[in-house]
Amino acid sequence: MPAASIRARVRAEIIDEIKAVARRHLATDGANLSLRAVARDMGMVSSAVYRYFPSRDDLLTALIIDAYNSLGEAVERADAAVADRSDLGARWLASGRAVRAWALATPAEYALIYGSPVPGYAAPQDTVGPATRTAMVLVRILADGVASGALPSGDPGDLPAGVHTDLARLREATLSEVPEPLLARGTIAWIHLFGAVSFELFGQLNNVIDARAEYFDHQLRLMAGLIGLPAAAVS
Amino acid sequence: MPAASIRARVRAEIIDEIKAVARRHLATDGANLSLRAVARDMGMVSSAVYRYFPSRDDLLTALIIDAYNSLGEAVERADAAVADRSDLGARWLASGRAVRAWALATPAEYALIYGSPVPGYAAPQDTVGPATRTAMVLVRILADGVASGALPSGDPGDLPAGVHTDLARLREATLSEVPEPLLARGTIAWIHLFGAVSFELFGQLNNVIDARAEYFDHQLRLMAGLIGLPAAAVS
DNA sequence: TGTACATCAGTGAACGCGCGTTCACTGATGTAC
DNA sequence: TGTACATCAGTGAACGCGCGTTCACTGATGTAC
Repeated sequence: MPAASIRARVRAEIIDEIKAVARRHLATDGANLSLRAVARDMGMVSSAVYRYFPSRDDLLTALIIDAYNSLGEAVERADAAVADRSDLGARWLASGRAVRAWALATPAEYALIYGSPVPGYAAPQDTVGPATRTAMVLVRILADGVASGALPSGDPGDLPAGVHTDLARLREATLSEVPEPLLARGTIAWIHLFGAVSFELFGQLNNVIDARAEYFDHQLRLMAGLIGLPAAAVS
Repeated sequence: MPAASIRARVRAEIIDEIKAVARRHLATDGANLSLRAVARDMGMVSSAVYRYFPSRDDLLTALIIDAYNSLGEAVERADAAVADRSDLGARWLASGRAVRAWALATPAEYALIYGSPVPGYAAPQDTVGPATRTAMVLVRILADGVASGALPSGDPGDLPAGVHTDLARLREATLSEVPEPLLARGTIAWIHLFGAVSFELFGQLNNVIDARAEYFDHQLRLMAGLIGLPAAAVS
């Protein structure tokens, strides 16, 4: 058993190393990741990589799943670090900032999961779970606000019928008690959050906005207002 | 003279055809556009393309400039089609819908200009002008609202100092009279607009929102409220 | 109007490089008795 | 504890393909006199 698990542990380490090297390549080559280049950097012959990943796309899939989990964990941690759980504004701000910080720290991985789709690559089903992890943080913030009565549900009359249906499905899928109008505002703030990060990361703010952190925080605060979150103490 | 311009006209037509073929390839290959594949589709030998574009990157640049202009023109046209120029909400709605319609019709070109940056490609200065064309439509909507007194300028105290500086520079660059707090709300609505389109186009709405047009319009209306635009008659 | 020359578009071969994936193989590590 | 066998990681060569770019060339089209 200990012998067997030594082999297994070495194997796991090498898998991790391959992924780490691949992540480095992602930064320069984008999603046209080259198996051969990764193998070269590892001091392996290219065919040896096939002992660990059956194909280039499987390696890419592993990186995508890791990226979703890494972002999800960072955001979960940021939310959890807010001591006063009832301060929903602070939790939203912390979560949003965590998304941006993660994206700035690992731009290639951000582009991999939130940028333009990789041509010829179709994400398999395994990526769906990790992908929702980050969004669940926001859903929990909203759900807590509903439970405590701090968040107004809003007027369902404002919602187009089709959107109402979609959000009802989303509410059930997340097993949450967040009413549709609030869920609508939440998802829209969510979209804005990623829109703002993408705009910055993909260069659309160049020559326009220099005070990026301030501008981003300002947007988070506006979105907090849109959701109906009580204003957070800015820090 | 007419003879000379025949040669020039043929040349211009072939340049157009090369770009058209390249655009088709963009749809399947993304930004790793292959000169040789384009040449093949044109029935040319690959070196012949060099009579028209000095390198692959120059072809890419031409496509990017065309894409910005194509989008800009579509949005300008949509805004101009609103008969009542004082109905700012309708103009915003029309412009926003035009962005989405253009993106859905030509997703590869949208990804080229608003997706993840192409690895190893740095956009030259020529792309800056066309890039601002679309945004100027929104600036004019805001400026018209300021001129007519329909748009509140907002409280400058809300704006972080650095953002205020950036937006003052933007105001001067656009030669407009839009005060910074309003410009802030406008740019943020702008970012949301593209964030919403990217989310939809890049697959982030899959399995969540099916009523895409309704959801998008709903967002545009929320953003109109954020800017302070009078509610548009929904059509 | 006709001729000599210059310009230009397109060819085809080549350079030097990259890629993903397969396959038969060697040699080390682990397992069962 | 020692031996026979099975599993596994990694090798090296090969297949068949792609790419951007250069270069000397042919032949057609345009220009100047």
